Amino acid sequence: MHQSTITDVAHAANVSTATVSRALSGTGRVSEKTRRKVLKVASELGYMGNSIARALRSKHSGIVGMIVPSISNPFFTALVESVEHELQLVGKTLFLCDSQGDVALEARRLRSLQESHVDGILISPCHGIESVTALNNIPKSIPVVQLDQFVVGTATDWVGIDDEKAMELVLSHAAQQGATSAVFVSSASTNSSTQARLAGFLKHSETHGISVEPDDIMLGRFSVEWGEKVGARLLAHPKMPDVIVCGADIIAFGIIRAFTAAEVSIPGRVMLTGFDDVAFASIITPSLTTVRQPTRLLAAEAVRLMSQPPTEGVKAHAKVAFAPQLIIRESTTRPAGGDATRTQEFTS
Amino acid sequence: MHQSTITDVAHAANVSTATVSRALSGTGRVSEKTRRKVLKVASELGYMGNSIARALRSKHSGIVGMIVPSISNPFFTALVESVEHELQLVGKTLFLCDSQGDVALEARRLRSLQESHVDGILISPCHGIESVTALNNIPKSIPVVQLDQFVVGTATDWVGIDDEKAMELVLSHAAQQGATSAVFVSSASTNSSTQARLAGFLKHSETHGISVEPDDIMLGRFSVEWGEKVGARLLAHPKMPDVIVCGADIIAFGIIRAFTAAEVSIPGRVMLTGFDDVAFASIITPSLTTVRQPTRLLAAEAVRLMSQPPTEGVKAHAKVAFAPQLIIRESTTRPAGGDATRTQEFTS
DNA sequence: TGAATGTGCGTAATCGATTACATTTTGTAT
DNA sequence: ATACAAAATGTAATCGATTACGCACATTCA
Repeated sequence: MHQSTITDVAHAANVSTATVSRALSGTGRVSEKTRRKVLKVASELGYMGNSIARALRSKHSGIVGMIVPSISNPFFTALVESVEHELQLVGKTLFLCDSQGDVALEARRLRSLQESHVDGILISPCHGIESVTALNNIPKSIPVVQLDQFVVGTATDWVGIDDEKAMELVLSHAAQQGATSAVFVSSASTNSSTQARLAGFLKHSETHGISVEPDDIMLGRFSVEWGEKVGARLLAHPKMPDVIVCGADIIAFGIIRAFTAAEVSIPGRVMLTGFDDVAFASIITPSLTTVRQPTRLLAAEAVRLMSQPPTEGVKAHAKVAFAPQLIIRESTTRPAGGDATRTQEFTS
Repeated sequence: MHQSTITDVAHAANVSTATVSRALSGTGRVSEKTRRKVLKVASELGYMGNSIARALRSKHSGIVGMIVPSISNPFFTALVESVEHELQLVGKTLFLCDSQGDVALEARRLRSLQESHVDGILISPCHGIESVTALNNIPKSIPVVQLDQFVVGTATDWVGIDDEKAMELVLSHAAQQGATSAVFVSSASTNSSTQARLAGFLKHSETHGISVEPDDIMLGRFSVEWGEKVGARLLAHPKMPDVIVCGADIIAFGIIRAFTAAEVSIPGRVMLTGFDDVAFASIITPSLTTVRQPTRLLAAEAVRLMSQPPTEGVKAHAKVAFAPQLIIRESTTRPAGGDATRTQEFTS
């Protein structure tokens, strides 16, 4: 009682396998009568294609691989959902891989995607430098788009946001709220997002006359735990900055947790900003001022780039940066009384 | 400059493809000398297997499909991570699918997994009743394990937690904290988890002398939005219960958001409990008393069951329920002064 | 020395589809 | 009715691996 194959259908319908294939896939010429017969027989036999065999012969699997550093970071979850939605529109399937922020695992995932002959790869590389080897090992025959993160020294398309502009929005808002000193908390600077955001932070804090000490750049990991650790460190420190600028919402969550436990008020004692605008940013107390990434747009563009026919010879690789959006919430606004959930939005 | 195949390697090494296959896979007999030569040539050519061809011939892909209702529900994200970890230990790869809580999409995913000839399927069915057809359509040749959710009328293994016991823990704790009235908020009762939790809620609220009105069962969806809606409804209601028992943390988050906006104190005015113990439950203010699901254990057991050799003939299907654990936090404990982050744990 | 046993390796079938090419059937124009 | 084009279908090669089978050769033991 095995799964029936195209041969079984061909026998039962008294035609050749070629005709069955044509009838089922809609390619090639088949008479209406035969088509109906084949369809009927196929459904009677409960025929269900074998995508492995199809992929082997036809050279494309209809599957797109996506590698992200951490599926439990809600920013990536949202990105994945957007990508999945876009892929559905073009009839492709998503194969999601978590590299757990580990370059070696990332390389293994990449290799396995190549062995699976996926039709394309979307990747948020986990390391701005060490990921370069794995990325450059991918044959040019398979389209690759880097998403969010970017690795220098690679020749692929990239889609992300304008991190410097984002920091300009954050710091100009902070300055407006009266900040004159700031600290920056993010992942290790081996991460391209952190690099760009840090550069923007330094540039625009200067522009707005906000002081930053060398010790005020605290780089660790994109995790709640790192935020909590930094929070504890800041609490132990004699002088508190006016604003804590984070490279990711989940880091800011850790800081909120530490400060709430110590009953230090945000934004009363210090203002706080995040990055990504994940769902919880609006739920947490205080609700978090943050930079929203347009995941829908990022995903749509990445899928579009990936679906483009590979150009011959040398290719100019697209670098598409979308405009970020500042979402102002409680963590940077003194409670002026009234509705605590009101949100102002500000587009660059 | 195409990817080199096993034939290329065979030519270059002056042996047959059979020998190359044996040398690379380590199966069959090959002399040490030949093996070394093949390995050398293969690496020189940058040979990289074709898992599609391998899967077609050998009948197993090394891939396990997993279908969850929503990848953005952090409970499922955690479950997925645990499963991925377990699969890695047995050398299998995870193919993750999101059914978006949609039975039709779930059925499509299931079908596509079958066409891909995955080695096994792990599924949290999105609908306690309507998912039955899709599940029963899976040929018995492919091992299926239901995780967390369960569909009546299906013949597969199941791994989850003891929901009734969980509700006993919640209500006994609530009673201890002085609750005499309660409401229950969860997804539609077409969901098996909700059904079991509701049954446990009704049974144990009675046991502990906690009153429940018919209107006090509020079933909608597993989402923050639903929680927020219920929160608004409760706020508009004349009389507030002593405790709000939620079937999922994310619902409780919505309620917290609504109550925080209205400046109604939790647990001052009303106590609140969640379910799942997602990461954010300990970060939110007030931190959330909830039931922890042992995702590691669930995942390990599910993978174990799925890897078992299919038994001949009629099979007794395993139903494994793990013990839940009550995590007591601020949302059910009056601030007795002192450390707000202290967490008591209580195992059944 | 000859039989028995084991090792190393090659030949070719096979998995289930797609598809180039050949062949038959049908339709149309003369 | 004949010829020729177009449409429908069949034959068989093919994708890239795995693997059953068999042959040649080496080793061992009586």
